[in-house]
Amino acid sequence: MIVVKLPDGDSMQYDDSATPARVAGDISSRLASAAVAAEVNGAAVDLNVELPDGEHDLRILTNRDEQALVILRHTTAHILAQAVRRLYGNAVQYTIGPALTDDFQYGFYYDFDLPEPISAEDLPKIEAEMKKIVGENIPISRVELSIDQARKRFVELGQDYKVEMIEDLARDEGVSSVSLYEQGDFLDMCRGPHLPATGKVKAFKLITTAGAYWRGDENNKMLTRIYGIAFFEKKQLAAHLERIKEAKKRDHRILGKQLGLFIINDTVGPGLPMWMPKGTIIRMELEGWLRGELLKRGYQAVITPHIGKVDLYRTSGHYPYYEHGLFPAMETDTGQAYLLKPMNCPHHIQIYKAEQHSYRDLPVRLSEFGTVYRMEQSGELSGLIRVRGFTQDDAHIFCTPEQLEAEIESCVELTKLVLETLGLNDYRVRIGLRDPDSEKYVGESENWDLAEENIRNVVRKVGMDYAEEPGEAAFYGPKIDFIARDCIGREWQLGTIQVDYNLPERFDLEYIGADNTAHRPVMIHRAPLGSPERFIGILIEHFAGAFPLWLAPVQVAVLPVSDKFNDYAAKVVSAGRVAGLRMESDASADKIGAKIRRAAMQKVPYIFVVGQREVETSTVSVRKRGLGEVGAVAMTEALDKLKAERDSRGAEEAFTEKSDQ
RNA sequence: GCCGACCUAGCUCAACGGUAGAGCACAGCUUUCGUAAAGCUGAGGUUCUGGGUUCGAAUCCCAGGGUCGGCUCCA
Repeated sequence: MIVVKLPDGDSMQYDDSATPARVAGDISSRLASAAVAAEVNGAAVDLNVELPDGEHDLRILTNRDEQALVILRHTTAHILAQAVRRLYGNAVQYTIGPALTDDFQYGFYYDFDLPEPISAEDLPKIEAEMKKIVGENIPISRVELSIDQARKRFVELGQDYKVEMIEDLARDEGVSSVSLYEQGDFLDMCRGPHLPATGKVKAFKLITTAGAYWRGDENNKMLTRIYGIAFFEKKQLAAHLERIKEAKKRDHRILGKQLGLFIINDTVGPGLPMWMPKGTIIRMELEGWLRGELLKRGYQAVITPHIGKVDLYRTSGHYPYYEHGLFPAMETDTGQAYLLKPMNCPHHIQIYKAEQHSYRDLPVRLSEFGTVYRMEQSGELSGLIRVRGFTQDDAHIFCTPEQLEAEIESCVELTKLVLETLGLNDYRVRIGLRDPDSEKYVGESENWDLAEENIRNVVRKVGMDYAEEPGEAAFYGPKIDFIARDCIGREWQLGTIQVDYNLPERFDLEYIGADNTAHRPVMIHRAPLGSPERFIGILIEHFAGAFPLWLAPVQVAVLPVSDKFNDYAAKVVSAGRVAGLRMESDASADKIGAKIRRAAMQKVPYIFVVGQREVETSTVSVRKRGLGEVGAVAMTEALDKLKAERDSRGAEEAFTEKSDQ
């Protein structure tokens, strides 16, 4: 006897046999046709799985369920593999093809080892074959086979990667059987569940091809990955594609060019951004604000050179471990070798070491906007977000072990202040721990345990959501990272707080304690922005180029209606500049509509239109970005209101009412 | 670094084996204008670089550089 309990509390009984599909049909024919899969006792299963005797909680999944979308995409990935197999023959090796749940652009992929290279041009052909498979409405059935039987099937099919996976499953996880899914002429090993037939797939698109190493290991063969997306309805697919198109308009590389913020060119070199006047304003505003916040928190500014002797980095441990990530050493004619600095810490450590420190002096907090250089792999570079020369809003805190947690907490507070002030609320917090199996970390295990404990204590106290990730630590210590997404959903580390017991050891740092003996300080490396370059890259996308008043390169565009009012416009501009506002007038021969359009496209927050009326009344006609025409306001009043908005750094806004004209 | 695509005027793009072109931007002139594009004229090119194939190459082939999407990496 099979008893099925439904989410609404009802239950149904079956004497002979029951599948979720049958249950759905018994409830209503509409549910039966909308059914995608089922959840039995909390686990997703196929619709046509036979329910064993006993009582079961059962929920029919329809296209409204989040899990159902994953199943749909997974099935679409199988259809992709089947299509590729049909088109490119038996020599095609299909490897893995998962659904993606939290990817911004893609919904699934499948990795192939193909007899001939393919590119995006081949995708329409593959899509057409997939549509054929959907049209055939092939039933999808699950079979459970022993390891030996499954292995035999895939050996017969010549699927070496599947055979390897089966052997690994048997060896590493001790499984005795695996589930296979069959749809017509295609067989795959898969946990499932899947849709009951290929005809259920209605709206999908292949998006791009890419290379991907087998099992993510660069020593392995590179496979061909095909990315795609699938939805239950064509409308959702169209909306998704439109959303991606819109998101790409925010791309900081495109906006950076349109708004004249920065350039990266081949003449200076890849990954070496140059800030144009307008971008420099944004950077200086951010840095100036941060300097003020550091002063409030007892930091001291220092300045250090961009290079240092190789031996400095031997002591720190950067060299030779990270030699591949450094620009090559520069030899001088005296036989000394220098490196462009990949980090500021060894220099700051020298400043700490230059003087003797009492426990009474600690914490010592040394800060510097220090530019560092790292030889990132060519394929990694990406606008301002991944570069070879970049600045860190760096500081190193030298403190006693007792002071450590309070200092970490203060760094967390500052980082959160930075993100909140800029409205960057869509970030996650990651605690990067060492990977116990890796050799790349320096220092004693006890120190690592201690540092990891300090970090956990602080995040628990602060009450942040966070995820621990082994293998994400710096080589000298564990860290708290604040991670944001770019316009196409890629994650990037911004602020970072790193606890380090190891470099003080390596550099033999000391302070004199109350007991009049030498003690070892602990170090914190921290950067609330991470790097102004990357941070501004993310900010450009966050604001879609429409910066808040305090950061906007041009805060007000003063637009004379015609040449006759150029003098008055110039007067307004100079009054604004006296008030410390960044104002520019447009004395071109264009009509007012064209001037407004130009200023609007540059995302200037405020436009002052001036003509005969304004000259006569000493006013400006205010137009606000995103709002439109506000109306005539006395010039001095307009400037005062703007100053208040600027000084509030986004907390307050001037001119919130649109004029009724 | 690896896989694939791409690289043409300052920018965005067209021409796809037969005289390199458009729009925007820029310069000059005309217009003096009221809330998202006035008109005319002009200037602007080593078609990424180097080799090759061809009567002829922006276009086809090879090598290098760069960019983009992934993968790997990211102190």
